[in-house]
Amino acid sequence: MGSPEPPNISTATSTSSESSPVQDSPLTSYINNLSPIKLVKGAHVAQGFSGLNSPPLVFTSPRISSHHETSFLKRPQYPQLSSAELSHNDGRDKKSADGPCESEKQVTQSCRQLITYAHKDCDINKYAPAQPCSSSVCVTEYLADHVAVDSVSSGDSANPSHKQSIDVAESSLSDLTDSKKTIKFDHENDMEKYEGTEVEPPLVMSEKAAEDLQGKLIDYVKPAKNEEEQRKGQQPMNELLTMESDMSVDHNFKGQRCEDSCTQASENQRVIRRRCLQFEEAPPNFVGNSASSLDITDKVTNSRPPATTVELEGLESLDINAASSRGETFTLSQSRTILLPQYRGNSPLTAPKPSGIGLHLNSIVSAVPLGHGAIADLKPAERHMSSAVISCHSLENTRSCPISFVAEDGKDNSMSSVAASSAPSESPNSKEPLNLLPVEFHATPHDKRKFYSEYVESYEYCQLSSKKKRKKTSSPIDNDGCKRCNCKKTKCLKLYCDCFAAGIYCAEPCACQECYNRPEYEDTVLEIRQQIESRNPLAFAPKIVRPVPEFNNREDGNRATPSSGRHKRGCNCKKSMCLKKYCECYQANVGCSSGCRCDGCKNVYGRKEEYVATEHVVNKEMISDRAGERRFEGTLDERLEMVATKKDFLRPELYDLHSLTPQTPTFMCSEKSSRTLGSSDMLLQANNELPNVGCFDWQVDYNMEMMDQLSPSNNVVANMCHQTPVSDPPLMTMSSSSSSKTTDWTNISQVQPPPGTCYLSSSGPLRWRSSPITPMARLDGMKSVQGLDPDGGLCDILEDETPEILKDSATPIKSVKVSSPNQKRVSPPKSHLHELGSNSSGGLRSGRKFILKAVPSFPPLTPCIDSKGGTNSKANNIQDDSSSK
DNA sequence: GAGTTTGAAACT
DNA sequence: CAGTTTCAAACTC
Repeated sequence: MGSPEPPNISTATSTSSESSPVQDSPLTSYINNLSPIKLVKGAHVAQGFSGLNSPPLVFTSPRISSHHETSFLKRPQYPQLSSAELSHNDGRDKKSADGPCESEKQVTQSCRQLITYAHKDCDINKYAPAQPCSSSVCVTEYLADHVAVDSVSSGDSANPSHKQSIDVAESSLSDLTDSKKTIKFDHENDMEKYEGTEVEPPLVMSEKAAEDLQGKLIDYVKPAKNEEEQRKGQQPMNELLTMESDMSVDHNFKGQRCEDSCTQASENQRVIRRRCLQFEEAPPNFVGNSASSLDITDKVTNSRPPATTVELEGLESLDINAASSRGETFTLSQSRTILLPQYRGNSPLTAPKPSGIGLHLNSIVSAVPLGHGAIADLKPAERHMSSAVISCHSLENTRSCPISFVAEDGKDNSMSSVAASSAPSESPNSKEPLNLLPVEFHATPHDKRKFYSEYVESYEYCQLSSKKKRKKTSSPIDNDGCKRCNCKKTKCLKLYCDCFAAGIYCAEPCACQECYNRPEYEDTVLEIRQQIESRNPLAFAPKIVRPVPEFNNREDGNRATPSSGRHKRGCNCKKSMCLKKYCECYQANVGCSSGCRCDGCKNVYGRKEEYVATEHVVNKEMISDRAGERRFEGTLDERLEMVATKKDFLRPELYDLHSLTPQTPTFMCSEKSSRTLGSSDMLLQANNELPNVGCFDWQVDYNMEMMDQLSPSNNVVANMCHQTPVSDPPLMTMSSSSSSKTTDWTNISQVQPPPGTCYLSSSGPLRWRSSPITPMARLDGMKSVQGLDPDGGLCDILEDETPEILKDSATPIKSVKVSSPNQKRVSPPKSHLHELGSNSSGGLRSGRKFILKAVPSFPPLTPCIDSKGGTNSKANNIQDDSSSK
């Protein structure tokens, strides 16, 4: 392996040059430059994220190739933001770091002032190209922005700037002149000064916004405010400067003064980009508006996730800006659902959910729960920490984390509330914790390295002064929850490396040797990553579909819910009996599934046999019924009650969740007890089907996200679903205990969001790939069709998906089908059937009726499947392997 | 801390 | 696709 790497490295360098061109390309420069302006506002909001951004994420994993393009777009932005954040972080955390940063900031600020004022007098033309944006659209945006600014403050301004950047790329100079005029008019009232220059208006806006923001921010966090202000000055200025430089416009004014800042800015951008490796390569092309918009979104999300949510909306729709007030909640929801996917780069369009980090988290995630205890256990503040860590280190990509932060930073608690349960409390805390988090350090140091190698290094390594110390501390998992690697031969460029596999850069804690998994070698990392992905598209996908480690940890530390999570590919343990961390399933706190090839599985979280059996049982339940219900009823009832209490939770979602969750047993139990069964049955069926398929995993993730978005309650529901490990006696005990712990669960559920989101994000690539169609969408459609019953929604969902799959898979297993058409695909059932026979007593009965209904009306769904990737669990596994090979 | 065991990843 | 080798983590002493 080593041999390839060096070449890779060389290639990487070459690639870096290539990538750099992309970055450097006028378009990119424009975009970058433009975005910054808007960022100014965003910066305010975003501060909280600095931590998030800071993480050295390399490649989030936008797994799917299709997304790459989007990812590219995103990247550039992201880097910018990150850079800004970095500067912030540095400034905060360490004065030493501040030295450089502050100097930059000061320079940038001075430059900005120069720009604002000097430009007026001097060359408007300069900016014309630079802020070309000034297309009519831009003007409108500005107007909207002003309004928004007035009402909302900073956030709005940022948006406009983004658009401007975009517009700039697109718009021609001629347009600029016109736009300038229009802009002038808009801003004349306040901006008469700046009339001459296009640039000025935005700058002014930023300033105003900054002021407004400051006023608001003061309420929130003074320090943050300061940082934001600095950012504003820096980023915008930097960008502008870079713009100018690129444009070869008059540097004279700023030039000398700003040159440094400019260079730094460009460097910062690069640095940020590196972080963004996640998304793989920088997008070669930014041509399209959409692309630009995406970029903007990415930038927003990435750099300043917090505020950005609002801004992001704005990006998507100008109107949003005007509606700034509305926003937070709304924005949050959207930002999550929409933005995340986008910036992930997987597929801005397709995947409702980003793949991202979560996937990579696999190792990390798993590690976290075990080592640190489940995130769920953590309290809100802690959650932040954990989530932040995750996000920072590996998951930055994942929107979830950023989102929460956004809420915090953002503006208001409302955001937090909206975002995730975790978010709310976090907002204030998030920043601090983040700073504390080593993760941040990792990220920042990396980024800065290039620019401030000295500073950065000292900074990074200072914290981590002794990599080895941390390295091998007790566990590879850092305090952060991030996993550390100790690679010696692979240079951290193979999947052997947990960091690399997780899509993150190695950090100080890592004890790796000759590590190339660092921002400096971003290109190399990307190349290798691509190579690996070319072999196995899912190589960086989360191994565990749905990480429920939290639950596990929570309860007994032992198994909590085998069903909740599943290892995508399954383990192959021969000697460890899946009772040691050698087993990836066990390590991830998930039970073994039919996909596992383990011998003598005794996985505490769920035995493969049990899993299979449960599947069969579910099927049988559908057919027969009874036994199991009573057992579960108690717990289920309680759970149901809990759910009921949280009516916020949408049933369709629940259903989705159920359907999604591979762990049918849990569903069955809960659902049976509570309600009718139809829906439950439907779900059960879906579940049954799912287990085999890798697809279900995605669905689960998706559901998780849905849950998170919707409300904590959702999480609870999901948890409930996941919790029950039906088959295993211990599981049963778990369930019972869990029922008593309903509150705990709720807490857990709340906690989960962050991690869950991460997961989701991580899984995203897969998800969207297999099933861009989110159950939700389906549900929606179904609902509309069927009507009220969530169950019906489920059925619909099933139908939608299943038709093809069901047909395919279903046919073989008709016998089973009766109970659940879905099973079609599951080969495992065969063996299960036997087991089921024995276990059948436990089978859930309710399912049957519903099933019948569902079945007739609807063809069996194939869980996941969406089309391609989803197909079957087997398919997934095979695909991974085959594809890899 | 060194050495062994283990299973995934990579290779053939 | 199966078998082998390589690798790093997990584990033991």
